[in-house]
Amino acid sequence: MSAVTVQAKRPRYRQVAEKLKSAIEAGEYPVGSLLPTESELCASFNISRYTAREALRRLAEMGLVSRRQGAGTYVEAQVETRRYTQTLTSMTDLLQYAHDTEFRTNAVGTRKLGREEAEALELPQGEAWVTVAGQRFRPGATRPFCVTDVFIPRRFAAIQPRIPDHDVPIYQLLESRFGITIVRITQDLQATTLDARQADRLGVAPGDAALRIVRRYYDDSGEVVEVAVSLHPGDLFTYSMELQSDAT
Amino acid sequence: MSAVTVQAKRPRYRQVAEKLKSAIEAGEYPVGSLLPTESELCASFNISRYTAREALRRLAEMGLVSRRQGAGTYVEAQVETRRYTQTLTSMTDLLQYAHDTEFRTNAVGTRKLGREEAEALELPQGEAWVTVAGQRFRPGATRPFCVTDVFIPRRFAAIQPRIPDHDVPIYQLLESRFGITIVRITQDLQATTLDARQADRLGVAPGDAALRIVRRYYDDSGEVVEVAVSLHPGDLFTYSMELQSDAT
DNA sequence: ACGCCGAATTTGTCCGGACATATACTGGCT
DNA sequence: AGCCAGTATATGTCCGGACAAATTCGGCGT
Repeated sequence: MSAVTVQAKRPRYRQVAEKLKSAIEAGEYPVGSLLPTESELCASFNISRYTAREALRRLAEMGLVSRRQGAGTYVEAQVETRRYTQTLTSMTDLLQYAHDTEFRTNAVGTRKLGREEAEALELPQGEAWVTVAGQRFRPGATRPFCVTDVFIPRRFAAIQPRIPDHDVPIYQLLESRFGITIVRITQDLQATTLDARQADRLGVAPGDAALRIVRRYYDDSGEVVEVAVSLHPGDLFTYSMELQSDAT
Repeated sequence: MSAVTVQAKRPRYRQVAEKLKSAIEAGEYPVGSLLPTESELCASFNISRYTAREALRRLAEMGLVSRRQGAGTYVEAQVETRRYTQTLTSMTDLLQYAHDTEFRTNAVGTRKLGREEAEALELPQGEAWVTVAGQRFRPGATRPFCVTDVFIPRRFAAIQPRIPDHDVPIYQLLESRFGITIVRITQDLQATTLDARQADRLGVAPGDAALRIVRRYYDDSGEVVEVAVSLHPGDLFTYSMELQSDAT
C-alpha cells in the first residue's frame, strides 16, 4: 500500500473557484474590475457552463464577487472577510427577555420631546412621538431588572391600544400591524450612573451603576420606526451575545 | 393605460420554492420529516430536475431544509427565521478600537488563577494561563478609555513575545501563529462599579460606573483559546453594534 | 448635445441526459 | 443476533443545448 497523498478529490467547480479566488487575492483581478465571462471560463478551463456558473456562485456566496445580468461578474473584495452572524429569532435573543418575564406598562402617551431629551436621543425635536414607559420583572421578583422608554413616530399612533401587556416586542407589533420590515437595528450600550429618578424607578440606590441600551429600529426606507432606551441595574442584568462564524 | 396588477412574473423554481415553503409552514411536512424527492417534484410539478434542485437550494439557503446525499431533503424549521448579521472584518468592528488607538502593555506573564478569579471568569482554576494586562488610549489622551486583562491557555505561550505593541487583535495573532480558526465568540456586557484598584488603572474615581465586557473566543473544537476582560469608563466609551437583516 | 433604437454581450432560467457518490435497506451468511 | 455484501435510492457533479432578460454601447436622427 503506497502512501498516497490524501488530496481529496474536489469537484471541478470547486477547483475553478479556488483558482479564481487565488487570482483575485493575487491582485490579478482588482476590486471593481470584471472577471472573465462564463463563456471565457468555459473555454480557458475547458469546462461546461454549469461548472463555470457553479464556481462563480461559490465566489458570490463568499462575497468576493457580485453578478449582474447583462453586465458581468464584478470583483467586490480581494479577500474573503470572515463573517460572524448573530441569529435573532425572537425577543429572547435581541432583548434577552425570557418570555415569562412580566412587562408593566407605566404610561403611554403622545408628546413632543424637550430639547435636551431630543438631543440625547439624537431625534428631531419638533415632532410628536408616541411614548411608552414601562418596567420589566422576572417571575416573582419585586424589583424590576429593566425600565424602558420607547419612542415611536406619530404615524404609528394606532399601535397604542396594543401596547399594554404586549407579549411580543413592540417592533414586531409594528411590523405586523403596519406591514413594515425592520432591516436594520443599531444598539448602543454604555455604563451610566443612576440619578435619583431613575434609581427610584429601578428600586435601587442613586449613584448605582446601570447598563443603558439604546436601540434604534429602521425600516427598508431607512426611517426610524422605534427607539427604545433601557436601563438595567448592574447587578441584575448581563447582556450576552454569541457570534458564530459562517462556515464555508 | 390600464392599471395592470404588477404581479411580477417569477421564475418557476421560485414558484415551486414558495409552494413548498407554504406547505412546510402549513405543517404538511413536519420538522424532521422528508420532503418529496427531486424526481417526485419533477413529476408533480412537471418541471426539470434543474428547476426542482434550484427550488430546494433556495429553501436550504433559507434554512428551512437541509439536504443529504443518498438520504433526502429534511425539513429543518417550520418558519423562516429572520437572520440579522453583524459583520466583523477587523478589530474595529468587534473591539471598536480604531487602529490609531495606542495599546500599552502593562504586564505579560504566566500564572495559575486564584479561586476567586477563576470562578468569576468561569475558567478552570488548576491550570496556568498566559496573562496580559494593558491599557488603551485614544490619540493624545492622557487617560485610558479601556483597561484589558487577557487570558490565554498555556499551550499558546509562544505568542508572548508578539504581544507587546501588537497592532492586530490577539485572537488574530493566535489564528495566524497557530493555524487555528475562531468559529465562535461570546460577549457578556455588564455595568459595574469600580473598586479602588480598577479606578486607579483607569484614572477615574472609585465608585464610578464602568462597562465590563468579557469576550470568549472558541476554536473549531470548542476549546477556549482566549478570554478578554475589558473595563471602560462609562463616560468615555459606548459599545455600538449594527445588525443588518439578511435580504432574501 | 441629446435621446432613442437596435445589436451585441452577458447572466438568468430551463430542459434533457449521464454518471458519481453517499445512504438506506434487504437478505444471506456465520 | 449480528455482520457483510449487494442493491435500490437519493442527492451531487457535469455535460450540451436553448431561449429569456438585463445591460451596454454604438449609431442614427433630431
